[in-house]
Amino acid sequence: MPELPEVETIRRGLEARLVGRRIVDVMAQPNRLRKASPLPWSALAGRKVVAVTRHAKALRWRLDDGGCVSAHLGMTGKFLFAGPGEPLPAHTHLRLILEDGQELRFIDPRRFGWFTVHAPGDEPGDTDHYGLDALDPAWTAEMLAAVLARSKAPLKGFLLDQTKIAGLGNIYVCEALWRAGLSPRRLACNTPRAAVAPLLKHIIAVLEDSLAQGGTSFNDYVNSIGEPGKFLTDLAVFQKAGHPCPRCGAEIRRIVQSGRSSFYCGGCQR
DNA sequence: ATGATCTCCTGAGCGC
DNA sequence: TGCGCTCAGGAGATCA
Repeated sequence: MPELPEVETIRRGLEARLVGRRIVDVMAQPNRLRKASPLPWSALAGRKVVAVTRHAKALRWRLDDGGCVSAHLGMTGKFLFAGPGEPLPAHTHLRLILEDGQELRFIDPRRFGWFTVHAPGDEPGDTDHYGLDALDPAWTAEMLAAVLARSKAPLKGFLLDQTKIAGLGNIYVCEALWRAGLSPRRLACNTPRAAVAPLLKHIIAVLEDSLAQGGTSFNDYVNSIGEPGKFLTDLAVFQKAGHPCPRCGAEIRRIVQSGRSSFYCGGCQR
């Protein structure tokens, strides 16, 4: 389940290995992903990717003709570089053949991801509703306090809401709330003002810690050259129900909030 | 307008 | 062994 650190790791891999190289051929299955692409994937043939940017969990490729690609990995999406003749994994939707015969594959078993190709001037609006990226240096405690004050949702749902703060998923929301000592059940508007700056600090720290280790590999996440992330051993509460809290020793609990698992310590998260 | 719930989809894990 | 059930979740649609 790629979240911000995993997507940023992939962005860096694409920046290093895709940018500046021409796509000479496109081999695609019929698009069975969630979104239709305005231009067919085959329109990428002959194009060169000149930059790869990220907003929250969404990637944007800039093309040499002024067009772009918008990509989201959903739950199980992967970009993987492969050499010529390497076996094709199941659920490979798209293969972009590069000038040297290497190829970049888009693989997504659950098909929650998207990959759309846009003509010059057709800017995708698919992330327009997102809030500021969680790692955007423009964030201040004052801004976060203001957004929190307007929401009656539990902190868990608030932090998962991409329109409020963009890029967090279930793992990092659980971990950031644990670090901040805040219960996922507390209402956003009831967050003590003095707790807001530490919360923001912990959100940024948990993302940067994970990023430094190449992300978290919980199920099947790997970066664009097939390596897993190493943050897993640093998780304090996520999927640790029944284990003792590393801070206070109380038992980690699992509850369900709006259909999603929340893991937290009932002892030290208030 | 806001928050909660449902839906999409497949693979993994489990019980019988 | 193998079937069928449940669960996981990002984000958009829909409901209250």
